[in-house]
Amino acid sequence: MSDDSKDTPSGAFIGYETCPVRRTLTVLNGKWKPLIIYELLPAPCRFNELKRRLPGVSQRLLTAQLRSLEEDGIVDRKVMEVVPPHVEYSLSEKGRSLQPVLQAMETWGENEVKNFPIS
Amino acid sequence: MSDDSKDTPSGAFIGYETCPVRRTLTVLNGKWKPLIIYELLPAPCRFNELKRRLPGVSQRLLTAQLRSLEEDGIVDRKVMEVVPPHVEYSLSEKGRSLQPVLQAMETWGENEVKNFPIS
DNA sequence: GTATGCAGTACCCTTTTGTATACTAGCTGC
DNA sequence: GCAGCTAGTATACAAAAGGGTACTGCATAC
Repeated sequence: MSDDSKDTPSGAFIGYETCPVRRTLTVLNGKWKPLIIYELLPAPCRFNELKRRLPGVSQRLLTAQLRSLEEDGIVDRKVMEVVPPHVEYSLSEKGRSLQPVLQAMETWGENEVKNFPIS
Repeated sequence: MSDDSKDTPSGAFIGYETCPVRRTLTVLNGKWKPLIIYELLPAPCRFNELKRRLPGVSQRLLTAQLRSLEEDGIVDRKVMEVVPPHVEYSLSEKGRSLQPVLQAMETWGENEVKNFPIS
């Protein structure tokens, strides 16, 4: 790797600079990222609260994906220097602009859950 | 794996049976799946043509993700028993119903590419 | 003194993805 | 006959992403 000045970021697709869908997928690439954004849409949330709302996610992964979303400018992280620690995650404007994508996923899923329930 | 009658499908989320977004993500979970669906939206496509349109994907992965999409009823696979082999992939009705999701991704990405070009 | 909550980090292991190559089957060219 | 073509499949192996759990430091609660 690092053969040239600008290498493909981790998880990015070849041609993601110009293909709109690839560009979006590069940002959403991560098992929990869309769900994190979905949970943050209504209101900001603290780390452990987010963890509780996303059953199945581990601390390690949640931390990693939040950091990645922060790097991409989707999520804002506000640390209050108190004890016990208080860290609040919220969507940036860029993050909120992903709402239509999550909305479309929600709508499709609702239809599936309605028409083809599993349990 | 396969310890019980019905295990969580590969890539599925806990609670995906009822959470709409998880349900959608379970189907779209796979680095290339949304792009495959995106490419198949306008018209059916053969394997190697699909591979050419998705620079960066390997045969192995493309095969695997197509099989998975087929299992989920998103993609139809039509084999013509001729030599050389001719296999055509197309979206099922269920697959086409994902268009709004891909459309939202495309729209968001277009805005990003326009406002924050990389190269 | 022990238990709990917060917001993580460190360690190790499994699954998924990426890369490369060899193989199928019949056809064309030499 | 042998090489190369199409449109894949199968296999092996390495790298990246995901997952489980223990642990930290400080504070309050019992």
